[in-house]
Order: sequence, then structure tokens, then C-alpha cells
Amino acid sequence: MAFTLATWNINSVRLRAGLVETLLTQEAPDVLCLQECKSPVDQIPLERFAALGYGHMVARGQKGYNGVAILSKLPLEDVGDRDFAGLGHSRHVAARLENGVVVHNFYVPAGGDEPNREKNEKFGQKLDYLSEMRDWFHEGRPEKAILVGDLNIAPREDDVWDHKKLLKIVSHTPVEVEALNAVMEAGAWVDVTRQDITEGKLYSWWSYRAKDWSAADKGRRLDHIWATPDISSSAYGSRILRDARGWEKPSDHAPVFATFDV
DNA sequence: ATGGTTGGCGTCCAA
Repeated sequence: MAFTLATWNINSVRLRAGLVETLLTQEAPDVLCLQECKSPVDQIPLERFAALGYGHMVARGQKGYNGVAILSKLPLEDVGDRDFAGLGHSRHVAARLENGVVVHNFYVPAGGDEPNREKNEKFGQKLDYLSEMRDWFHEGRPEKAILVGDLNIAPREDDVWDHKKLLKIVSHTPVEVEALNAVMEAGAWVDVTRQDITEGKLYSWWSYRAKDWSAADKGRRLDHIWATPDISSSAYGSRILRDARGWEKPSDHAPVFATFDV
């Protein structure tokens, strides 16, 4: 059975419920993983999504910050969440599809502005979060699993608009890239997006602060779709819906897609 | 070197 999955940092699911409806209507992924819902779970407008065929949801939320949700046309089993780095934030949730595939939805801490854990506690929390992800996947090697989300790191030189200019900018520093690569190695995760789109600049996020985000095109690939080796070769059709960044009152992130024939 | 924008909450914090 082939199914298409998308991941999108929505930056408030209540404010942008209309954009979620647009995406579900126009692109019709089977599963949509959202981050930064900024809403308690019981205030997510599930009825509006259910009316479009997305009646299944597994989510974790808190008031005002963070929050992750998995919306699906297909039945989901809630398989729990982890509070990496003990932050008490809603940044992870996992669900199992009926074909046995487990989907992990992550919102990794952004890490503040200063890439120095002595001066900036948030940067330390980001690195700790990634270390605990690494340790968890090392303890129990995942199988038939997909990991998606806003990982807040652009690992490759062609994942940012200017590699040299961003080496000291949080999201592209060598220590973060190493930490993310350690997570990948621990779980033997395959970067599905880059398996499909092997070359060239590729971005999923553009700052709100740019005057003309599209013309300036100073993007970063912060949003990822990974899979374990047993299913990664079944993936195809990866793409980033850049158009969504230009929709009315957009999120600063664009949705990332992949299809799996498991 | 700096400031630029957005959302949620509440008179500022996180991104």
C-alpha cells in the first residue's frame, strides 16, 4: 500500500486552520504531521479536518508554545511520547499505522540566538535534546519507522543559502550538524528527502523578516523526513511545497512530502 | 553591527 506523508511547521494550528484545510484539499496527503500547533489538544479544530476525511489524530499540546499533531485519513494507534531533555514541552509524539509503520513527529528546540551553551541555556537544551534522541534510538534500533518534523537544523551546505555565512548561526553550526548526524547514525535513519533530491539548494523555511522572501531566497532546510533502512528504499516522490510559503498569512515553513510504498 | 516579522499571551517571550 502506498501512502503519502507530509510534515509542516504550522506556527499556530488554530490561526492557520484554513491553510491546513487548503493543504489537505489540494495535496491530500494520507498523513500530515504538524509542529508548533501552539494549542492544547482539545482546542485543535479536529472537526474541520475530519470533514475533509482526516478523522484520526494523535497529538500532544500545551498552551501557547510547541505542540505536535499527526492528522490522518488512515487509522492511528497512539504509541506515546518522550520528554527529551526533561523540558516538559510537547515536542514529540508517535503513532502506528495499520501497516505497522511507526511515525515519529518531532519539534526539536530552536536553541536561541547564541551558539554557546555557557551563555545561552537554550542552546544547551537543544544539544541535550539531540543527545537524548541519539541515546534512545541507540538503545532500541527502530524498524519500519519514519521520523519527521521541524528538526531546526540544516545539515548540508546545500541546505542553506550561504554555508560560510551561516557557520556561526544557530541551525547550521558544526556542533549541531554533528549532533543531528549522531541521531541519524544511532537509528540508522536515511534522509529520504536527500535520497530523492540528491543535489542542489533545497529549503523548507524562510524568515518572516526578509522584505521579499522569495526574491531574496535566503532559506534553510529545517524540516525533514527520515526512514529506517527497511522501508527507505520504498520511498519516492519527495518534494517541498514552496508555494505554501506564499499563501495568505503563511507559516514561515513550507510542507515537505514523501510517498512510501510499504 | 544591527534590525527586521510573527503568534500567543497578557503588558513580553519564543521563534
